[in-house]
Amino acid sequence: MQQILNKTYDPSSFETEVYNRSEKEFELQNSNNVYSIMMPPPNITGNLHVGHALTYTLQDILVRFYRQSGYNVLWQPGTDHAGIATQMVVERKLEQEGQTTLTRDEFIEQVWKWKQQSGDIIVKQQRRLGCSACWTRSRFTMDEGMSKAVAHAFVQLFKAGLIYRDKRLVNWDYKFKTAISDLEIVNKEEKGTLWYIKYQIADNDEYITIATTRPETMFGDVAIAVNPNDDRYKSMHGMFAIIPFTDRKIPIICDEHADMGKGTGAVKITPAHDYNDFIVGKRNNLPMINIFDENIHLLKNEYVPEFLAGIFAKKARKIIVEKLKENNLLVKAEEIMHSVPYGDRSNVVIEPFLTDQWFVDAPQLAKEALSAVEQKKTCFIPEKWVNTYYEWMKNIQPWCISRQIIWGHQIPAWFGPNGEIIVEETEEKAFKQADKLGIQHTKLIRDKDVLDTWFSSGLWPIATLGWPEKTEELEKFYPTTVLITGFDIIFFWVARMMMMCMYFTGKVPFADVYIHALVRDEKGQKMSKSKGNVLDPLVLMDKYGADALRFTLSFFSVPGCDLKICEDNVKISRNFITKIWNAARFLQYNNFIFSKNIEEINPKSLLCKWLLGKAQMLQQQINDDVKNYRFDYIAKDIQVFLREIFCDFFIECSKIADTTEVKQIASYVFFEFLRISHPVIPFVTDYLVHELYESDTLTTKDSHKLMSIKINYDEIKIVDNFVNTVHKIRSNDITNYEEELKQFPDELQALHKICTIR
RNA sequence: GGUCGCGUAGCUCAGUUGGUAGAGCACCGCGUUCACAUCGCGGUUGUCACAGGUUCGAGUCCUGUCGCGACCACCA
Repeated sequence: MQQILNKTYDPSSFETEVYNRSEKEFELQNSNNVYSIMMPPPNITGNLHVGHALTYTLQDILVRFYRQSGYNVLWQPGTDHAGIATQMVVERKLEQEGQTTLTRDEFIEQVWKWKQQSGDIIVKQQRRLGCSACWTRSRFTMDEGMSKAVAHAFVQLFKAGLIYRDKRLVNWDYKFKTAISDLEIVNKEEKGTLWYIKYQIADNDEYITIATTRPETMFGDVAIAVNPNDDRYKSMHGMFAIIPFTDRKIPIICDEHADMGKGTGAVKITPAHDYNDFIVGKRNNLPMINIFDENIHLLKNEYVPEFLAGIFAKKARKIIVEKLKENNLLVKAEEIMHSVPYGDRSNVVIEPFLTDQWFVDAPQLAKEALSAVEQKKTCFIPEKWVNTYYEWMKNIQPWCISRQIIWGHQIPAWFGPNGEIIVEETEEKAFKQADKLGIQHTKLIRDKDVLDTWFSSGLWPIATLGWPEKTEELEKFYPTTVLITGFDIIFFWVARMMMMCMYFTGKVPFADVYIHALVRDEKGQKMSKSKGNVLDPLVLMDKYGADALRFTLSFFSVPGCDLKICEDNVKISRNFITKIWNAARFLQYNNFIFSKNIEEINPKSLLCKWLLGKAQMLQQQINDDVKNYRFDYIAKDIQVFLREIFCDFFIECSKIADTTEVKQIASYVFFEFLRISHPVIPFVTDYLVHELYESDTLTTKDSHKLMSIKINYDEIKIVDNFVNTVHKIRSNDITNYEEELKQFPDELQALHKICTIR
């Protein structure tokens, strides 16, 4: 027996129950039509923020739609170990507990322990949002399978010469004492000082003045460069200058790098501490002199004056400037605005630092990844993002993948006593290889470094399907149908997946890449804790229901535009869902016959034919919207149908034309409406269907008849005209409206009261 | 410096081969005889940034200008 629905729509009273009831339906189905999405694995340190809510909602809409349409849907969930981010969190926690002297292995054990305790918080939050992923297949980027895949990939790339070890300048994060990639840097525009410093010319009383923002690097100088066409310095070519506070002489050389318009036109060359100087140094066969240690303290060596040895660079700068002033070597100090690189996690200034690191030959791997997009094997939606992708891929630099941290995939490389490098998937294989090469394997030392988090993320689409084994799943679900993600990780993740997956499989990892925008506040500002404009999806769901949040995010997902959302928007969506709720209550109160299966759908009345026709058109629209990734239209079409067609017109008419046919068709169409809306608002639709139609869930395939009903569009048009006329009569306050209605068939004329309903 | 995007009602934005300017919110008026005040009915609101051009016709296509934003690079 049906329960009468509560007077008010209260999502918190049923959302959990609905989710639990349908969860078993999220697993793989038997069907030859395959649809697959790799869920971007959130960091285990994460909490669901509104950006997550957006990306998961859009993905869930797609997978629910295709699951309903009978596809075998794989939505692959999982979590990311998030190297530095996680290590930071755990370090802080251990520090608070006073545990600071752990060994490497003990620390790793602590991270795993922490992961077990708090790593699935975000997964619970994903469920709260209604994510219908294949949870039983959930993976972690450090689980056994992923670790094997990562080691395998590393070894393969190494053997192909696409991973190599090199001494290069890298971005050095002195807080974490690790190299980081170019992408992990954020540049901040800041006030700075450009110091003009005099270097004395050797064997001469003259001086040459250079300008620098980083005087503390001067002890690593190996030359001063001037432009060959610069008349000011022609007389100095081939002479030597002396670095202040030292007696080291450096040559004055000619190089195009020196820009006559900048500074004094003479520039100090410090190859070990500046990217441009590194290139100039190589070009001119200059030595590289490192003067920093890993903490960016000045080294104690023959290059650094004794009074600065062991001092932190930033502090050394002040001392040097003072000392220059005292010695009358500072010509001037100019205030300038310049951008300074910071570590995105550590928030400390990043220094170019000369170290041995592992690199991926990204320029080589990028070739295939680039041409695949050019050939439209992978399409970006909106299309404008292909330019961003091209731009980056064409200018891609070697990717530094080694990190001097603890938490991550340890690099499968072993060093021999004489600098030999052995790269194998396991220690066992490495030892065997050592024996073969005549190296005493007991003397092998494994590289302590771990891989950049994104190295494993880049393998996510294939590794989760069992690669490097040739599994059935890989055959079936790869390449995946679409990747949904934000533009902020096109480079971090999308590009890396393209490169690595294509290299290992020869196939693109996804046919489409849908790029959504950022969620901002109603003024278009980025949400941040300090501004206090952060929307917490968990709070919103508690207040208005998960459906309301999902509907809002879908509604505002205009392609290529940022979403400007405030709490009121969610409230408005909740109000719309209330409208659905109340429509259901109306049907209930008026003893409508709840059946989703009508034996024969062949109504006689224009009104019913019209409603069926409109429902069919809704289905068609939604099909198109989903195909075109127009999530905004999906929400709008659902809203317009329910409000304007079903409630405002049809239900109002049904109060006048209260026939059995009307009741049958109304309840049938309402069911179809719930089915069609389900991907966006799964909770309320499942609940209503369960309560009213005694059907468990809308999650799985439903062989609906809607699209096979024959519709006479001339008849639809007649009723459309009638609807328009009614609106006209209402707004113009026409009293003798019967005259206006005479053009319509008797059935519609009989509904004349609709013109005066207020 | 390079790339891309945006400027339409007070606000947030739709406007898909060029053909009479739309929605929601806000605002104003009316309405609580039972689906719905978490609401209904109705109304007001625009030199479509500016200037040219193509066209019978431009919010839509082209060129330029101004304003805003994002990303990348450089940063002696």
